[in-house]
Amino acid sequence: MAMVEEDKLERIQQKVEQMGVFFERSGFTPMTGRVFAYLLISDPLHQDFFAIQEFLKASKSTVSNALSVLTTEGLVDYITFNGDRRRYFRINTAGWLNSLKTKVRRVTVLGDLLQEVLKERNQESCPAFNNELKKIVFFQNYLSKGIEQLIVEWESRQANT
Amino acid sequence: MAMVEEDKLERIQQKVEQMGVFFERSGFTPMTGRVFAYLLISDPLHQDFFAIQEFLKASKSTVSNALSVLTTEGLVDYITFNGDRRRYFRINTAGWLNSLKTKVRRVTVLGDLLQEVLKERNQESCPAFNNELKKIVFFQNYLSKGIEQLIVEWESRQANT
DNA sequence: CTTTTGGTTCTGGAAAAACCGAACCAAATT
DNA sequence: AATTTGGTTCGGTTTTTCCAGAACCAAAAG
Repeated sequence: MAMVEEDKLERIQQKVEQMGVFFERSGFTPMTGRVFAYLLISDPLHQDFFAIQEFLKASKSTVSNALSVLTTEGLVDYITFNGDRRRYFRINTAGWLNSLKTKVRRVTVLGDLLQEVLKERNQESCPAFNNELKKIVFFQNYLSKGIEQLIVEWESRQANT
Repeated sequence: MAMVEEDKLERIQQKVEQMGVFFERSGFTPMTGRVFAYLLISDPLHQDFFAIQEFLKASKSTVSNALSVLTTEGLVDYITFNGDRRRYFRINTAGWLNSLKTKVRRVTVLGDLLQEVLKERNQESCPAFNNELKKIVFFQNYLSKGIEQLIVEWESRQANT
């Protein structure tokens, strides 16, 4: 019955908005976030340019740009079909996983910066704070090593299944 | 010799800028990022309002706002001295650690959203992708549980030293 | 070789974010 | 009680971000 289908569309739209703001908060533009969210929930999951544009009611240029950043980040790729010129864009789960990993590894960057700060700071002038700082650096290192280890374990577990 | 001191100032300024963009990229405004960076490297590490303003060459309002977001986020607090009306702002290492933890825990939010997506998706129509999605949800959960565990261990290790 | 299709790139404008200066305020000082 | 000090809050300006529309382009179709 049509009623149910409309409900579903509405639910999906809401979810796309909701997930959209999540991705927005992690660094994408609103539209890029929504495109990613839509590809995540759309059925089938490969959607052509026009379908995306239609669903999000956005301009061609905006959709094009969104797709281009998503593909260059490796989060999205596309497939094609024989005798059909269109590209069908879809989530690239492997690439997404990769980007998650590198994002998590960003923890180490801060650690490196703080190391440099410690090198710069006058060691004698304020030992108490320097120790606090060292503690944080240590925590950073501890975390990043631990996370790295988690990832390694997960990958090896994936490998033999 | 003055030469050396000037070099040092310049190095510190550079470092503040550099760390500033790091903090900016993790959600703060440029100035807020720089204030945090400056408090991290300044010596002594408690600095009054005017010193911060002077170093960053920013307006009072901007510095005030930056300090207010940093303090409400718990990253910065201030101390006072007898017979001195000024507040001396400084990094709150404990609070910073806390905010790092909650940030790391944000990983789970995405997991929850994806769970909902999975619930919404037609299970029959594309099992292969749904499995990929499940894999990512699983990875998320795996990571967040693992990180949580790392933090717990770290805390217990801190407790008995 | 002209037209259509499936996009991409290049403006320009609207909206939002970041910052500044001035007005303001409470507590301390004169 | 008037002034100074140490900030905070308010309004406006600049800068940046985001998006739309049009021009553009290459490949395919007619």
